[in-house]
Amino acid sequence: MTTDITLTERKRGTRCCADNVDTGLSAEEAQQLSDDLNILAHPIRLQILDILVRNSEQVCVCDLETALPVKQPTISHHLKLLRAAGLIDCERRGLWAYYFVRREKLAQIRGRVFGQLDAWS
Amino acid sequence: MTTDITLTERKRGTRCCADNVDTGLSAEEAQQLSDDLNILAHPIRLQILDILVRNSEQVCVCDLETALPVKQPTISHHLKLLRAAGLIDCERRGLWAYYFVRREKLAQIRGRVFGQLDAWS
DNA sequence: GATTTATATTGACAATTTTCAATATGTTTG
DNA sequence: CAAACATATTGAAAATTGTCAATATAAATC
Repeated sequence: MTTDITLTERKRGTRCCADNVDTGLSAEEAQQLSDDLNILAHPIRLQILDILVRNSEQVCVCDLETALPVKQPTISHHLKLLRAAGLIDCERRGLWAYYFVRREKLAQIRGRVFGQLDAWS
Repeated sequence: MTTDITLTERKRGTRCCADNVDTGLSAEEAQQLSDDLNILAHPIRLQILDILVRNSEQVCVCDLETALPVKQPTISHHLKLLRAAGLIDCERRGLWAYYFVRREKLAQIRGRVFGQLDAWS
């Protein structure tokens, strides 16, 4: 004879399987990863990074202004965010500011992002 | 004798090296990648995905409610965003809604993110 | 030193995102 | 069918983000 199986397979009002859930990612890890993803998660910032990677040491703000569909203060703004995140830095030469990617920082972020996405595969 | 090199190495007022910049990532590609990153770029959504991956087919909303530091409507909201992005789906069993990750979609996003980050390495 | 130029900053506004109380919906049980 | 319950939706408020005109700053040239 068969055991009686209810449709729901679960008692009501029991807060379900509380403490039964396997939680791996801590709030701190989630925050760190979210920060990593957020600094990348904007089309203009992605294009800036891409241009910098492809033109090492040779890119000034007015080059970006030519290549991107936003005004100069907006570019400056995103450059500032990327710089605050440690992803890029710049060197002033004369009137111009030449920006470049800090590859070790990019690699670090890449490592954390890959680490999580790989763990999920 | 040496050629006269100015400090700036660049003519003023020429819009610098316009059209001289190697741009690889199109606006559309940047937007797509930005969407991919954005759906992941929130600590609660990352924790939800992590819990779902670790507890396939077994996670209902009240489990998430127990595991996460936000209220039920907030969880429902993030679940809706993840679902709209195609990253998760759910099945109703009785009173409960059991959520699960759509692995092929996660793999697709992972592929695009890895593709770009690898291209930059 | 006055002018021109490249970039940064400020300040304002608009858009988007995040959160949650309140409430609605739909299901199960008594 | 009424009560209890899990989840979804709505609507409002707060916080954050993105954009740009205007302006400031600093360097180079005349």
